[in-house]
Amino acid sequence: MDDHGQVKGGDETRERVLLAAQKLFAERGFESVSLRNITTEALANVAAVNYHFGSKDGLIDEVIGHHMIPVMKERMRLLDEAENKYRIGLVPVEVILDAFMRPFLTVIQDGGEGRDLFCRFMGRCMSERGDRMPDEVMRSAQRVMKRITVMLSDVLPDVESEVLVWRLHFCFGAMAHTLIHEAGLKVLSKGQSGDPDFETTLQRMIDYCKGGLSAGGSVLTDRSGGQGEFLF
Amino acid sequence: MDDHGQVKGGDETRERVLLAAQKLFAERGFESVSLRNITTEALANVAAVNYHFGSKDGLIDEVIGHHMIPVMKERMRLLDEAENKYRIGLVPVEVILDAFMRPFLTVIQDGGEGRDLFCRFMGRCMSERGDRMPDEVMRSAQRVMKRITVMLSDVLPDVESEVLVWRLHFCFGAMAHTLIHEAGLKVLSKGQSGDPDFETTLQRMIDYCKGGLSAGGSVLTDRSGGQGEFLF
DNA sequence: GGTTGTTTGAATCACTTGTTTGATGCGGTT
DNA sequence: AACCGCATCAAACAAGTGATTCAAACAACC
Repeated sequence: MDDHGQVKGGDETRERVLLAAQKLFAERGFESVSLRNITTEALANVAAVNYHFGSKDGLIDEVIGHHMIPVMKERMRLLDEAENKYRIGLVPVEVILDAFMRPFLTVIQDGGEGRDLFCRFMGRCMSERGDRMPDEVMRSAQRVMKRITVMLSDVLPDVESEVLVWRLHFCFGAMAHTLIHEAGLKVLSKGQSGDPDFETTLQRMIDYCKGGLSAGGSVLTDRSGGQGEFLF
Repeated sequence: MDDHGQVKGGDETRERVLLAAQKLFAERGFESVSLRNITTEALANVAAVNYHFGSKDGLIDEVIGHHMIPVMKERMRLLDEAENKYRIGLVPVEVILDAFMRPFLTVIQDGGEGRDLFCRFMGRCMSERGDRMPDEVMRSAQRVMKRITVMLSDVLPDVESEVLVWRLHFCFGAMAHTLIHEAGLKVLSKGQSGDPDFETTLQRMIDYCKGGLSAGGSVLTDRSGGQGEFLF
């Protein structure tokens, strides 16, 4: 599963286009990147996109699925791991959040720039493509979210379920925004000794989201269901 | 100030274009809306945009400034009010957050759909135009952010300053994401008795952000300055 | 009246968008 | 050899992009 050593020599072009698309989408968003931008970056012909992916939307779906599905699987795996470890009691909030966010760092094996682009791409997916994702991604995202919502409402019984859904939504916003603009932020908060690395940022985000999720809020309006229905 | 009864009869077109642009930008983002989309919606000619605003970017700047500057002023006013009220002690976190977020609801006098669009537009500004805003907006935003950062670090002395900057950034993300997708969210969390109104959502966001800002985090790496340098 | 400066409108500019075409080269099979 | 399926390419497609032109309409002033 290492993406080299094709059988029929041919479609390495496909991979180059996929990679270039991911990079440009991450940097400038889905709408702002043209097929010519992509194929130029990939040293390929414009027609290659429509040949391999049918359309620009087909390409977008492919790129999203290619990166999103492993993330969802890894989330599920980490949630399994957590529930195994804490079989006796409840899984702590920070562990659930970690299972949700860490895959951004671990699914991509490349460190440095590759991971940077990957994170920004994930942020773009969440904020620009939260709806209209490919079906398979939609389904697995649905499963993950349902599970996380249940686990969270177990450890946070004092938080009303509708409030919890909103707070989870706030977490998404914080995440998406950070993933997209982290590179820019790191430049701004230039400590002399070094920028915070991914692990530090992840930890800060988990701390923040944990605090927000379990805040001693007071707003109780009407109660209703609706858990695990939004996905990104 | 009611948008009718112009002096020189002429530039009501300008206002119509401005309004249509705001609406479409709010709904679909800055990049995805063309001048023709706007002028069609505004029942105006394409040339009107370049005549009144010089270019598409000029129009975008105008729309942003037109809505953003009053928000900044109102934020400043509310911060003044808060510092007057709490002259003896420190201004509580939730009051600072309220001063930051409430202008989204109060600056626009129209309730209902107008406010809805206004909020989404603000979200777009934060997430798609955080950089490259018009100069005047940039400056007043800088002042607001510097002030809020100082006030927050006063009430939250236990939170290291660099951590605080990151947490404030997380708050922005949560806000921006919510402003853009609130309409969609309200549909999802459909309680039988009624959707949460703006005031409820605002309160939930403040609760969440307060919890996140004042979380008992533990990550302390290197310390450095950099407060009040990012703006949206 | 005539002249001014401002605002509209249809037409057009050069350019980019996503998509399609038809020709070309290639390796593998019969 | 001829044939096939597949991948690539330059070229063109129609539609849409932001921007510009120039004539007409307009109000206001001398």
